[in-house]
Amino acid sequence: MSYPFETVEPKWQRYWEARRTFRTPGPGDPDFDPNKPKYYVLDMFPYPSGAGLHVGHPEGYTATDILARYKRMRGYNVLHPMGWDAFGLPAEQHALKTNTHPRITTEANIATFRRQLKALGFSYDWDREINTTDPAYYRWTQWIFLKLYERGLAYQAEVPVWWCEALGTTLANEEVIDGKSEVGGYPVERRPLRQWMLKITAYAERLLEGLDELDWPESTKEMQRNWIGRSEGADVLFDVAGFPDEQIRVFTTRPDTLFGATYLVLAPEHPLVDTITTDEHRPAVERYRRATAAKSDLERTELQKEKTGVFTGAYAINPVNGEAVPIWVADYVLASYGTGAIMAVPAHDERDYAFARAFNLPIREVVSGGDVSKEAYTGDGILINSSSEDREIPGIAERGFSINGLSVAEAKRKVIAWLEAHGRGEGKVNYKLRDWLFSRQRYWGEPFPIIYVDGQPKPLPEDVLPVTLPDLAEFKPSGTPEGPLANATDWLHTTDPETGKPARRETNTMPQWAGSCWYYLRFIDPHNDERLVDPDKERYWMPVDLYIGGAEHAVLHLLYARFWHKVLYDAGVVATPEPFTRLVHQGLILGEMEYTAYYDGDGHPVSAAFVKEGVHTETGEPVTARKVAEDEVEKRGDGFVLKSHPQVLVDARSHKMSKSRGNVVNPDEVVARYGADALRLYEMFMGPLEQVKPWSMKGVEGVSRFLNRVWRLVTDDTDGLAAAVTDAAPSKEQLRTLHQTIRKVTDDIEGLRFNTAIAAMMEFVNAAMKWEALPKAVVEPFVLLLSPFAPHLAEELWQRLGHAESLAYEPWPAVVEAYLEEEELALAVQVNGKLRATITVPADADKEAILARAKAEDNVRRFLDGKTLRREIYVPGKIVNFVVS
RNA sequence: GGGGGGAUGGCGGAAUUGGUAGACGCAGCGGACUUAAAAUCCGCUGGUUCGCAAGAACCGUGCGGGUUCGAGUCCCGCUCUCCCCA
Repeated sequence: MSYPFETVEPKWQRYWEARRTFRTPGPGDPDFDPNKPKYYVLDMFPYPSGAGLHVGHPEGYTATDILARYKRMRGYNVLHPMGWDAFGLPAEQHALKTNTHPRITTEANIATFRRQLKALGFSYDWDREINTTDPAYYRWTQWIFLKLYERGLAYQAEVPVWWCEALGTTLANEEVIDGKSEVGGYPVERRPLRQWMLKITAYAERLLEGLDELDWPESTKEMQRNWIGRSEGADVLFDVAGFPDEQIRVFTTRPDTLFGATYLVLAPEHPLVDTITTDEHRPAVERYRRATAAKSDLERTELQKEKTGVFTGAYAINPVNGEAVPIWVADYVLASYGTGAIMAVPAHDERDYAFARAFNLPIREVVSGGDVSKEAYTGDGILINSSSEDREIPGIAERGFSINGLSVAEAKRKVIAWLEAHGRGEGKVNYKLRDWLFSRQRYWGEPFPIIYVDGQPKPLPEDVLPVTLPDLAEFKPSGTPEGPLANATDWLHTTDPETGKPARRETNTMPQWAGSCWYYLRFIDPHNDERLVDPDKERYWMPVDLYIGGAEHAVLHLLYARFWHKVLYDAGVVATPEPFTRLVHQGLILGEMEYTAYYDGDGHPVSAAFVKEGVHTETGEPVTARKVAEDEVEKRGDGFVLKSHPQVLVDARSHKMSKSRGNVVNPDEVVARYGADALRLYEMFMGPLEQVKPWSMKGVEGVSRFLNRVWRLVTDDTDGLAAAVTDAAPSKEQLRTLHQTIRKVTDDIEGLRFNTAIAAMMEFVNAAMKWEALPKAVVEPFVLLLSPFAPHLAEELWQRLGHAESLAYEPWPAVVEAYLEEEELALAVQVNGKLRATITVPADADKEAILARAKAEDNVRRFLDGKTLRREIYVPGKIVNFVVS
């Protein structure tokens, strides 16, 4: 008889729900116990897509659920909530196609997700469920925006967006593919639009420093550091020949190379371009600027192999030597980075070098050590060709200066000092991090708490929040760069609550990231309509002790959330400077392993070694891929080959799950076939939590067999217990096995090594199956160990073992060291580091006895006889090694 | 190009500080039960060689070196691969 999950699992889900087993009292609740330690374990809440839950979701969710259940049993107050990040583009795109209100789509999707999550038996406190699209929630998102605005951290700027004339709407980056709209393939262009920006750059330094204390994956911290992109250098001011009122400010990380600057480059959007371009060059510059407008930043900088640019006809004056250098316009310089202008030092910068070569501009070596006739030299060295001490620099200094002979670091310091002394620049720290573009021309997002009175933006007072979304009859674009909210005439035109003047509402909405920036705070106090979060509750529960979610959020979500948290910290709303103490990313789950063979046009098999991107690497002919069954291939050397054509390699790998590939595993089907406990257990048994790993339905069967064995171990065919389960006293061996398991499972849960914890429980069951009697004193602790992993099965067994209450708050089994002691010890015996025998000795045997026993072993003596014994090594409890010659 | 992972049987993986490589599971093979199948239970299962057998030897953690009594683990140099950034 096997574990009847189809009746047991719903039974316990109903039980937990009816008894509110996982309701978590907090400060202020009558049944709250402030003497218990707290543990806040958080999942990245999902976007409820129409596709329903993916097997990737329960991976992290099971891990956190195991921790939550374990910590409860260890006597912690555990906060373990779930909610919905429900604003976003897909629901709006669906609305455009079907004219269904996004709220309806969203509610239906949430209902599916909630049903699916509940069917997996997660111990969430569902009383704390939140939804970012609920006005009672986004009221506080708007409130935080007002705090940002008050603190000067929200401002408006002209920023280019993708505008599609044919669709009459702006598009998000992901809606633009190869310079065309994803929908319809219409042309798009970059067009400046007035938008809200958040000044995250003001927090760049603190966001960088804060990383050091966090228990996060080093790779994620490094990504955030790179994203912030701190660089030290200098701002340098160049005069423009013939324009005494104009100066060009450039940022450089290499002020030491200033004498090697042979031209300047302005971004095409730079405001000075119009002013300084000569009439002769104006038509070419205008043409160039129009061409640039169609390109994304990525195309301008990364994808572009050929450097492009045009000369303006104007010259700048290098402040350190008075030289006139030509000013060019080129799109490899971005208006948004630094000052939108650079000094080009082709001898010591790769991109400048490529540009100078393409346009035949001079290359002047100023740092020795490389060969600048071949390539740019970016390494350290001694400064050369860098002196103006023999002459006057008109308008700047009577005498120039020299940095010849200095190292790069010394030269940097001296140049910065000179620039500062002569008012031509200063040392500066620059960040790659840009301010956060915080508005979208969309309907399904948080409205801004902003109105325009006499054309000027004005924040609404807190007491009129939330500004709710109007109901629209249809979700068509407005036909202008404004979003669909511009169509909601009744909503759009309002009055200023302070002055009674007519006002117009902001038609932008906030981006999807907004709601997820602070949701972990709302879980602490989800129904508070006076405050975002009660300070006592916040101080008790924060920070989040463990946060598990995908690595795809390593930068944006986690950086934005940290930014808001620091702002709220400064505003006195929260008491901790960082929100997430410990962060773990679950690894991607790939589809089942697939074998793919390739065939040419004539149907002959082609070895995978000759196939790249669907094309034969030698003939250039396209090949067709065909899936082959596992029994048609075999391992040969490093790869797999077709059994029928052993010289033909096939691709053997798992692919990311995708609809188009048809390898998506639906958790509902797994639950229907094997039960929720089996799904949970399998997802944890696959391998280390953080690792990428392929799905295997056979593996699910394996863990399901294990659960069935546990079931048969404890129960009989009726609704009672197996005959072997008794009240008898356990044997020494049984206690040792149990306590070894307790120790292993406890340590492994603490270290998030769920795969090896499960292996240990499997070993326990393998041993227990052989025992004639199974004392309750042994089986009950085991059921408790299993309960965080397979809670439904464990609750059912616990009940059958005679307990009236849920095991959710039973104390976690404790290891008794005395039970772990072995009477005998197995030792490996090596001769010259090679294993020759294993011996069994009494646990209390001394070194001499052990060495004598080891030498007595036949197979050891064979290797010692006739040799000189040089050394005897004994590592207690582990190994004996005789070194002979 | 830069940064960060990773590479262990047919497959997923284990080996917590340098100490018996391959735990646990899958797949495979053999057996028991069964009219039969499924389920279940028992046994074997890295490779090669020797041996009737018990057993033994050699090789083996991507490749090449090194340190050490002893290296999957530490050091140096490579190859391949995944992720992120550019």
